[in-house]
Amino acid sequence: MTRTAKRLREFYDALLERFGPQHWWPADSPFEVVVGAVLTQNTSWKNVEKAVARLAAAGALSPHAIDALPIEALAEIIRPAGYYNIKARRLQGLVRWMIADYGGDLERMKSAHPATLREQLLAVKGIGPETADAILLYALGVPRFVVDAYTFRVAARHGLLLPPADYDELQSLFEGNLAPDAAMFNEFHALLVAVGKEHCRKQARCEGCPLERFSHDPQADA
DNA sequence: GACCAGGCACATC
DNA sequence: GATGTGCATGGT
Repeated sequence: MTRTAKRLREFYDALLERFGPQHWWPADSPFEVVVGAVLTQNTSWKNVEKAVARLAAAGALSPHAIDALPIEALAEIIRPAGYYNIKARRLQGLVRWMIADYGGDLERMKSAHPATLREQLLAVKGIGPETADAILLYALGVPRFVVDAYTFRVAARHGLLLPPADYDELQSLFEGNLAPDAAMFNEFHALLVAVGKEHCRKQARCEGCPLERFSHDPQADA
């Protein structure tokens, strides 16, 4: 086991002990996860929940229902999630791809080759690396490690990487040093967000942070 | 009233 | 290739 792999394991164990299981994406259906992945772009999950509830109330929590909605109506429904005009277009673009290539069937998507699926997702307007990986991991159970702003911040703050690092670099750091376990990737990412929110805030020092004792100078690994 | 939140595309240099 | 900006609601 490499030194990085060992440190990642220490991080994970420390975070799990401190915060417990996070139960992320407690959605009623995988499609709800897909919708949430788009709606949560740069947006708090609370607002996303409101928007998803409004979609459900409108009977629009399916690919074909979203496809059929006029774009203005869709935007109005998802309004609480913010950026509603652009997200309405992104959401409809995504479901139209799902329908065109997979009949709008997530089970069929699951049987596709993950790397192909990721490329196809990235080709949809409004689906970037994080949203694509969130869909792959949380909706389809593919072991892709989701990287977000918190992941960057926590990783930099605690010496996992030498900034600047890009998305693929940080993702490789996790995927290359952890067993490809979707449930664990899911939990680990949620735990990184938890510690990011509570301790590793933008300006503040990580006071009482459970990762403090594992922090070190990344130069030492170089 | 500023700042932040589970990003991404596009313009400009 | 790097850097800046628009997109928008709702909670602190």
